[in-house]
Order: sequence, then C-alpha cells, then structure tokens
Amino acid sequence: MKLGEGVEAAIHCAAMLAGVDGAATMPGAAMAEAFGLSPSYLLKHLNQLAASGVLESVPGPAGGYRLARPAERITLLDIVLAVEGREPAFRCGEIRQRGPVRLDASAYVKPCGINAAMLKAERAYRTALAEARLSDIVAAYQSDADPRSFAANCAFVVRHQRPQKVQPSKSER
Amino acid sequence: MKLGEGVEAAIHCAAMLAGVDGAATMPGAAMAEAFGLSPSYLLKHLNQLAASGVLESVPGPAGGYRLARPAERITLLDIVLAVEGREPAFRCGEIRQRGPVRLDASAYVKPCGINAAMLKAERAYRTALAEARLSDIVAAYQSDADPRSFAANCAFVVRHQRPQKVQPSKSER
DNA sequence: GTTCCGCTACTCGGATAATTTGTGTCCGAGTCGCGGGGG
DNA sequence: CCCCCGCGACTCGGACACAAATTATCCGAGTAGCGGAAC
Repeated sequence: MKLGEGVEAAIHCAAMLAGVDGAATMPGAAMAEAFGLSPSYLLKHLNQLAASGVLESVPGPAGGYRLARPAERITLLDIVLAVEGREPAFRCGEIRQRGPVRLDASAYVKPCGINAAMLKAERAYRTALAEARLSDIVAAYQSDADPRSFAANCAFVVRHQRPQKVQPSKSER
Repeated sequence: MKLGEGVEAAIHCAAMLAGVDGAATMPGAAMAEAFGLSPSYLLKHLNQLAASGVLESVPGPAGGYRLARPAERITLLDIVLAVEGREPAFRCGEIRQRGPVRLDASAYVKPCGINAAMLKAERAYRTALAEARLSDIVAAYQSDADPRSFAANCAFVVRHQRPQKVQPSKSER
C-alpha cells in the first residue's frame, strides 16, 4: 500500500505540460530541472505516460513531451494507472483453496468474498481519482496558490517550451 | 500501488478466527497449514495484527491467537492498516519547491493541490474499507459460498482451536 | 492417596538471510537545425 | 543570391547497475500441561 515516488513527479509534469500552448513541446530535462530530479529517471516515467497514451513524445532537437489530449480529458487515474500499472493493488491468490483439504473445484465457483470487498474499495479509490481532471488541478492551482509561485511556473514554461514549426493537422493524428 | 501478499493471508486468518468460540485460541501454525503458507512468515503478519490491537496472542502450549474484540467491531481497514502501515500511500515530497527557483517560504503556505486530490481519493478508499466489517465478510461467506467449503472450514476450526482453561474476566483485560 | 516439584513440549517473538520490486544511471538510435559549398 | 548537402547537437528510447522493501527462515524466551517422586 505504497505508491511509487514517480507518481508525484508524473502528475506535476502533466500539470506543467498543461500550460504549454497547442502543439509546442517541453523537454524532459527541463522538467527534471524544475523539480530537482534525475533527468534520466524522469524520462522513464514520462515514457510510461507516453506508452499509455497520456502524453505524446516528439524526438529531435526541438522535441519533447506534450499532452496527447486536452487537459479536460485527462484524469489523475490515467496518470496513476500509467505509472503504477493497470492491475489492481489487491491480488487474490486464492489461498482459500491452497490448504491440505482439497475440495472439488465445483466448491469454488463463487468468487472470493474478500476479494470482492477489496476490489470494491479499490473501485471507490479509482472513481475518486477519475473524477479529478487535470484541468481542475491546474485551475485550483491558479486560484488557490500564491501568485508568485504561479507566475514563476508560467515563466518557466514559457522559457523552456519549444514551438513546433510544422503542425500536422490534429484531426489526422 | 501494490498491496503486500500478506494482506490476503491476514484477512483470511481474521475471518477464520471469527469462527472460534469466546476465549478459545488458534495456533498460527494451524492457520498456516490451512492456507498452505510458511508458518514462520505468517506469524510475522499475525504479530503485526496483535501489535495493532486487532488480535490477542496467548503464549504457551495451549496458546495461539484470538480476536481482540467482536467481529462486528473489526473492519477491513483495521487489518489493512495493521499490515501495510498507517501512513498514506501517496506521500507529497513537496517537489514543487525543490527546483532551482528558490521562492520565499511564504509562497508555499497553501497545501499542494495534487496532494489534496490524492489524499481525498485515498480517504474514499479507506472509507469503503472501513464500511466492510469482518462480520459482514463472514456472513457473506456463510450465505454465498458453497456449503461444503463452509463446513470444511468450520470443521477445521473446531479441530484446531484450543479452549482456555482459565478465563480471566473479559472486562478486566 | 494426595501434593509438590521438575521436565518436556508447544507456543509466540524478534533477529537474521534471500529474492523481488523500485530507484537511479548509462549509452545508443533517430531527427531537426545550422553552416558550408555549389549552382 | 538561392538551393542542396553534410555535419553537429539535442532529443527520446531501451538496456544496464544499485538500493530498498518485501518475502521467507531460523533460533531463542516463555509458559501450560504432564509425569514422577516425596509425604
């Protein structure tokens, strides 16, 4: 019951990427510098996000990362699942039928009630995460946080984002 | 985002202990045998449950484990927290203020919005777990599962439980 | 026959290794931008 | 002066070590029950 440290970095990076304009990209090294993390390691997590379709990666000197879809359609659940894996946290090993008393297989057709209860709780967790859109996070940050912090972050984004010269039509991708 | 394997064993053991009568106890070795687990390792988790006040342990030849309070007052959350630890799964490392731009500390008085969202989701998770009482699990098992499985489990409990000769008054403990 | 004592066996409890997962780092493939040369 | 080509540098991507946590195991402390001896 412990989330990896990379989840926090991934969410912060996604929130920062929500501030770049249109098709512009931001290098992973810049975000690593912004949060004081190892660039090589952050790439690993950003890569996971790209593999899950949350981010898009552009190679080359003007390359970097960008959101694959509008921030309104990205939830915290997407990010957490991309980094931590899609499988449920609780895995039922069916230890109830591992004992020395080997009952017939027909006695275990019903699913394990413990597994059902744990999965139900996890479903509540994921639902709460799915209700938190990335745009909400950014909006709350903009309204609640200190104006200096927000301005500094915006300046950092403007300073490091790389506009894309060629813009392939978005609907074609 | 992955729960330890011992959580499943702990819940199954607690459900089994719910079937023992009154002050009687059940050795950890018997439960390990029932689920095909390492006795020495299961003891570790049962010990964690005892340290958290979910179980009581009795040493000696007629010793073993027993529920510390009625099954109606034990929730899955108690068990999960005892085994996995009480700290939240998501730990905010405050990486937002780790970058090279050192703003004044007064700019970070407001809590991190990302942390708040993650903690809110985890609160939903724990609430769902807290609503699942151990007695509910047992009742669902008794009514839904195959009668043969339930009978086998009851027989196992009766076979391995060790009644306590001397019964210290419950209110005194 | 009854009582006391010592012993054995069984229990939990904590300290100690092995393995898997997560963390951190490194080097290679690919691609765009820039500079030089030619037309 | 304009266009084409080659080079360099910067990016992501995957393969490779290191550390920590989880998993698994062993041995020791403690206690109830039982058998034997003394009274």
